Parts: sequence; C-alpha cells; structure tokens
Amino acid sequence: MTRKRFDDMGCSVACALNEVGDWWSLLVVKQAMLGTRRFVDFQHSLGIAKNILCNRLSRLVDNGVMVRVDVGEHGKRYEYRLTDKGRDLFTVVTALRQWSERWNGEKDAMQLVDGQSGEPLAPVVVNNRQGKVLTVRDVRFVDEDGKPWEDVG
Amino acid sequence: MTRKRFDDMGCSVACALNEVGDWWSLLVVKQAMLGTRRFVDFQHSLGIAKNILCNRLSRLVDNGVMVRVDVGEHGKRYEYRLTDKGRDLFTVVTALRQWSERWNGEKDAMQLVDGQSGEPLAPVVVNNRQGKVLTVRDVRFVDEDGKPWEDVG
DNA sequence: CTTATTTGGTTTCTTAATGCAACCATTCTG
DNA sequence: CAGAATGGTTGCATTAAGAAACCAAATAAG
Repeated sequence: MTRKRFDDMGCSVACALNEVGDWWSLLVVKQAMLGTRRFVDFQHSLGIAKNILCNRLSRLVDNGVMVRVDVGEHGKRYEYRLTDKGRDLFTVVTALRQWSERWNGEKDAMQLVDGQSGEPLAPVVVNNRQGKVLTVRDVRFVDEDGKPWEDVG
Repeated sequence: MTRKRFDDMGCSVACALNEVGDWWSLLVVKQAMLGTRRFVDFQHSLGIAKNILCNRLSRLVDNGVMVRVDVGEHGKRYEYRLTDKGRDLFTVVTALRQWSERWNGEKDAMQLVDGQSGEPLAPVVVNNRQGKVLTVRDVRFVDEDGKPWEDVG
C-alpha cells in the first residue's frame, strides 16, 4: 500500500512530479537558487524538520538535481549544490512564483530582477517556434504519429 | 502536529505550492488541460483513488483553480473545468513537462504541438524585458528597497 | 587538555496523508 | 422494475511528515 508511483504513467509531467512533486523538494531547490548550500541554512530558512530535510536532500541528490560536496577543509562540512539539471528548474520555479504573484497577490518580500538592469523579469510564457505566445487553447496534444490524442478516460 | 503551512512563509513559491504542491493536484490540472472534465474520467485516466480525487478537486475548486459546473440535463452530472487561474498554470505544467523530457528522456507518448502549425513548441525560458534569455545566474534577489536579499539562514 | 559548540545526521513517537475496498444515493438504461 | 453509471462517503491499513531527543565527529574556547 505504498504511495502511487508517477514515473511509469507514460507522462513526463507525472515523471517530473515523481522527483520534485512533494511539498518540500521545489522549496529546497528554490532556496538553493537563492544561494543556500548548507544543511543548517536550509533548515533554518525553510523551517523544515531535520529528518525531512535529510530525506529530501538525499532524494534530490539521488535524482541528480543536487550534489553533495565535501568541503573538506575542516572535517564534517558538506555543501549541497544544484546540478545543471537542478538549475534548469529555474523556469519552473519562476513560472510558479509569477503565477502565485499574479493570482494570490504580492505576498513575497523578495523580488526577482535582472542582474544587469535591476528591472523585473518578463512574464514566463509558452511560445511557438515563431515566438508567438500560446495558451492552452492554442495547442494540440498528439501521439507519436501526429494523430489527435485520445483521452482514454 | 499538523502539516506545515506554506502560505505564511512570505514566499510566493511556497504559497503556490500550498495550493498545487501535493503529489496529485498538478496532474489533475494537466489532465484538465487535456480536456478531461468528468469525475470518472479523471479517476480512470490518472488511476487515482476516488476519495483522494474528491479531496483534490474540492481543494482546487476552493482555491479557484477549477470550477464545478452542474451540467443539469439529466440529474447528477457535474463537470470540473479550469478557471482562468487554472489555465494560467499552463506555463508551469509545460515547463515541468519540458524539463522532464530534457533530463529524463522522452517517456511520454503524448506530444504537445502548436495547434496551427503542428510543430513542437519552443522551450519555455525566462526572459528579461528586452527578451534576453536569463539563467538563475543572471538574476538577483532583492527586497522591496532594491537591496540584495539576505539569506537569513 | 578539557569543555562547549557546531554540523549533519538518526531514532522515536505522534499525527496527517495516501491507497484500497466497500458502501450509498440518485439518475439513467433496458 | 432490475441493473448500471455517476459522484460521492466511510473504514481500515500503510506510508509520510513534524517535533523533539539523542549522537558522533570535528572545531573553537578557555
């Protein structure tokens, strides 16, 4: 009676959620994007229980989202850093942040700005190859052969 | 000893995850984007337990992501449809889908294409206002006054 | 050298979430 | 009327989450 697995549903979204779909994982990744690297810093900034943080970090490392680096200098010091795969979640985290700000109001004291200009970022959007913005109504879901996707109900 | 709440952490990402951050919610939203509207269709296509689906749909409705519509014709028939807020998650879901395909391989029989041209979509990216693509290394986190964000550890 | 203290955990216990199956009321279908 | 479909609810077993205590290694303080 274990938790449902999402990595064998033949859906890439489900597969992604299998790795970062729990309550904490994306927050750990977001915090890492803010520069946090040490166990205790994650713990304090997120207010997460130590055993849960331990479990989440292990899973993120197992899934290649983060790496555990022994910063050997004086013994038992580790850093948890994002991998390329982890940094690539920047789009997801930013889209989520913007969605929340758009619909739940500006509840975040922190702003995300362009490092060069200091200006706010552009909204994250879905584009076609010509750069036209697409909504969910402008796309089709097709199978390998290009046939319309059947909702198997 | 209730579950940690994420909506009072002063973080918009946390706030978003409070609404759609569990294992199932985003999958329900994704399925709705595929056109699924009926309770049983969600149940069968996702393989989710009925009580969990019931709970997730209620929560999505409570949070304004979906609406429950009584399609009155013949009695007890409802449809669950995305609201504008729900449809706006398209960016998040698409970014997540692309991330998974990029790093976990093409495990999805379903393709997402431009409805007009039938071509694959462009990768979802974060842009600054001039349209330049930004990575997490190209942005700064600042407070309301524009001062660098202090990681409060 | 001895005694904290920091770091990064593990263990234990309680509560919450998840999954499965059974049940139920209403409404169509035969 | 009998049976099936829809949209649930309830009960029970298992797993995950949260709080706090404990722990080992190394470092810093005195």
